[in-house]
Amino acid sequence: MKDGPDIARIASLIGDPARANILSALMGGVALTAAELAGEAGVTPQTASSHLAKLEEGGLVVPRRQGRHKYFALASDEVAGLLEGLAGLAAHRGHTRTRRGPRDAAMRHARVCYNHLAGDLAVQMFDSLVAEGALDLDHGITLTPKGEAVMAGLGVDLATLRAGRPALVRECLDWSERRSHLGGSLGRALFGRFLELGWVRREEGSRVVRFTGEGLRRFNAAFPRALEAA
Amino acid sequence: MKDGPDIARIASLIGDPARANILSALMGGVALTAAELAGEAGVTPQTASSHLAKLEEGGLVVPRRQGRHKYFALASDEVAGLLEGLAGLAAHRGHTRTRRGPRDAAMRHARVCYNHLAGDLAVQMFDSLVAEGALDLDHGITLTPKGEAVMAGLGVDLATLRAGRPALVRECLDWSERRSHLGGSLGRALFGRFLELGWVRREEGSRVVRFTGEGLRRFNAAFPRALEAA
DNA sequence: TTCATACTTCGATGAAGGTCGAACCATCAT
DNA sequence: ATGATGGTTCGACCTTCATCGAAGTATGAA
Repeated sequence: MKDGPDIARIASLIGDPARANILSALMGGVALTAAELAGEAGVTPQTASSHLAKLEEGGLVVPRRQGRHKYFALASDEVAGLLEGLAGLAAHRGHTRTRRGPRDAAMRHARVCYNHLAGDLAVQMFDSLVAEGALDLDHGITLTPKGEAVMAGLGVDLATLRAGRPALVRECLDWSERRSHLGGSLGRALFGRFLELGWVRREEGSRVVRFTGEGLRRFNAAFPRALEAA
Repeated sequence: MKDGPDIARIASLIGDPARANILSALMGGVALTAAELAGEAGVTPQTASSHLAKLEEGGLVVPRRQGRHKYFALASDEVAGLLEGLAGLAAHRGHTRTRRGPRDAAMRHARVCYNHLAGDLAVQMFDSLVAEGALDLDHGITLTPKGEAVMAGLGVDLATLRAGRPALVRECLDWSERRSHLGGSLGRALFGRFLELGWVRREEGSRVVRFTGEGLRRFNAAFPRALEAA
């Protein structure tokens, strides 16, 4: 009865409300200090410290010391993807427990998934890249030469990206759209570029991403929404 | 701090060892009775009953009465996918906690993921279908006319499949290969066909799928392993 | 050094929940 | 009907673990 890997261990890690809040906060993509996370989770610093130690031990978050601060971030894209999946199931059979306010609609439209863009617009971008042949899905998922040109046009420096170890491109599943969007280091770089270009602004203390009017126009021009297959 | 859906709720459902064992057993794809699941989980029928009620309430499993028996199955492909994701993370940073025996190798090669084929060979099949144009990944994932011909050739009855509501094709992520393979009702139908054709046999009380010699030969002929992109 | 801040460790408290024995309901067989 | 089997409900026990107060360590500032 104890076949595969120990899924109960990590599931129980996420199963505590305080830890779930911590992880949700880290889904914002920015590294946060232990004290900040304590605030997010609504517990005292001692308790948060204990939780963070467990999350670290479990491989869900990674610490980074800086001076007398200790910053935490999600350990990997896979952790982020798993949390998205959980959110999807919870939302799906939510019994309308989570009343969907305006914040919720904004989240579905565009939000940050750990370090890249997610939501309706992210799916649009992914589909557009595939449709114009920038991404190749035949064996795994790879960036085509044409895709490299597209990225260069947007000002994404691929050379330094390739130096990093994490996979350049990776697909990530949306809980709202239930469709793939672009993750990996390329996804992160693109989102960073959107910020630099002023296309988007992050909403403080939330995962919501707001497009400026001009930014949305340029985004739609760069990644036109493809026609749905009949 | 309480933005999205309540992920802690379902995570804690999976977080209990007994419930995790139950869910793992159901990953085999066959519906099991409450008593059988109690055995799998290593608890008495009373406790299993309590656990199953919680899992049902949480939307992770669905019951089906038959006479005085009550059969349980996973609620959806998404639940199966989530469990696979958890297994992936647990295996990934397993600290070699799970010593990988011969059983493990077989699981990586071919296993059943709720109701369809997963593992190395499943990824091979998925890639092959994409490469020969049977599946189209441009907008979402769809079966092309060519793909319909392929399925007909294998003896899969698409007409009755389309009548059912669940999505015909769906991609599912492997924890061992970390690649997409074919899920959805088509994935289930294909796996059922493999059983009918005698290509594969299920190993009792486990998720392992064993190919017969002849079955593997035919499988490789039908879904040739594509050349990896350079 | 002396103080302040960020984080951790220790210990005690308390609540949540998994577990099983026993009794209770429902279905099928005889 | 009578019994047997599968499942559930109830109640009591008991382990587990989150939580916070208080004290301890480490880093930075003055």
